[in-house]
Amino acid sequence: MARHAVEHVGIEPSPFLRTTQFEKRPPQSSITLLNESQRRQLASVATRVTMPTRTIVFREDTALEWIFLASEGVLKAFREMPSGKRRVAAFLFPGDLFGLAEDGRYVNTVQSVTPATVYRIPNEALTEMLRRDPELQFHFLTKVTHAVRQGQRHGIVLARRDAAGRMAMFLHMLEKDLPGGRSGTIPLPMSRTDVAEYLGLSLESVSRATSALSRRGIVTFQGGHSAYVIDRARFEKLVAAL
Amino acid sequence: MARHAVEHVGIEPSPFLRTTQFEKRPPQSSITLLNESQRRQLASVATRVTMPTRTIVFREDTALEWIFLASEGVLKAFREMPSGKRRVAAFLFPGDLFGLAEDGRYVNTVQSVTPATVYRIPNEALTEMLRRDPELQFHFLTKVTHAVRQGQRHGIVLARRDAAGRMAMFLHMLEKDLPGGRSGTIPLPMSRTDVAEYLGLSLESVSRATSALSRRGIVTFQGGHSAYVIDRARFEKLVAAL
DNA sequence: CGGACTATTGAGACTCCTCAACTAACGTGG
DNA sequence: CCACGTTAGTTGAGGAGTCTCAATAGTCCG
Repeated sequence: MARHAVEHVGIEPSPFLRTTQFEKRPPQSSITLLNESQRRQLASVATRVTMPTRTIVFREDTALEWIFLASEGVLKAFREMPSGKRRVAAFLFPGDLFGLAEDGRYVNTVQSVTPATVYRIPNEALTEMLRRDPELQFHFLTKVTHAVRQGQRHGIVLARRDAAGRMAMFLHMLEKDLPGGRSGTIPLPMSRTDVAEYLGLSLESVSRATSALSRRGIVTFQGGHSAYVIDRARFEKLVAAL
Repeated sequence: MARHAVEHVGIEPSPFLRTTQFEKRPPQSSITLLNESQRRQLASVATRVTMPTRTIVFREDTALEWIFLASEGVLKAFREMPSGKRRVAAFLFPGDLFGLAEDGRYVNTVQSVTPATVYRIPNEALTEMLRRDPELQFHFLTKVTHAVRQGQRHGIVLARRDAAGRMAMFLHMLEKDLPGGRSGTIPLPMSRTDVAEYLGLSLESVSRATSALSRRGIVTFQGGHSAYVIDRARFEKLVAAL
């Protein structure tokens, strides 16, 4: 992993380990947080790492060394296919866990798509900590469960035939996952190519899809990195039109 | 849930909780098992339920009540789309965990596609047990992690354009997941419709894909519920041709 | 102010989906 | 045991949509 601005700091109290709860419906928000002791515990083994855009955190098939927790910025997890094409498996946002390996090897390559900050935790230390602290482990279990559902939603998007519908569903997911984008404005931190690789489309099809959404007066795109839903009703209808 | 042949029994010692290990590469197989104490513990709260084909275990959007562990047979987890189409998110095989909910509601409907036996565990009891036994919880964490990867592989399959290639990848996955199918014979317990809904294809396209694989001398299908790879080299090439 | 990269737009080829008819397999009841 | 009806699966023809190739426009950074 490229070394960038490595600093040891405490784990911030706020949405560090934010997850959708897995068993009961929470009263207001679906946020669970670590307690003070757990934050201290994690902070004692975690390293906060800041990196610029396009930094590779780890490559697929390399040996597992660290587990990561995204803190700021956006990253992508992707695989290179034999033909040279890339498939983006997921975008990673603050609070997302990544680096879970299979048989000691990472399965995806992870790269930042914006300047990003992550917590880097040695695998052994984390594993041991999880075995000692069931409550902490439960947070991780909840996080991974959330990843399963995200993967299933991704599958539903991929199964759609029309590019505009896939794009709309993607925007819909971003809108819900990124708390930053209130009031109808949806940030699109990643490139069109990234979106294409996530949606299983060609770059050109993504471009045509955005044009179509724009032309039909459903969504406008400003500067290519943010979207605004004009016609909410038709937008929702398109999202649900599978 | 439909009541069928409910019986309380001990958890069998063998491949009840079989998972791919998450951190280190195991020496021979990638199997981890529960110890005696954990089996006893689980058995004290789990109910073994046997059901015929086409039994619905739970429906999407209903309240979470139990968590399940597949023991025998095959089931499918799917969602009904607004248009009435179905998307199969996953097939569930012995050892698979299912029923993890979101905000207290199941996200998929689960239905048996063969006669099946599952372990049914009350959610509260399981949660409490996991909080008390980190080792047991770690098994579950490993299982859910495995589900994440399966979902990502599913996504890669869905992103393919050619039906024959998707079918080949599906057979490849089944071959690796189902230990029953040695010596090149791959069992296909589910219907063509189920396969279509899993692969994001129409039933007709699946049928044409099997015909094509058969005609090209790569795979033969016997009776519709088992496949045999004739030309392994071309089969692998097709699988990797993404 | 270049220059390279990213994104948009157009035209033709390819693949799958839909609709439809037909065949095969299965289970039920007489 | 057989006839029947229902369900599952196969095959064909036309239409919808995306992919590829290619050229153009826009954007960001040095």
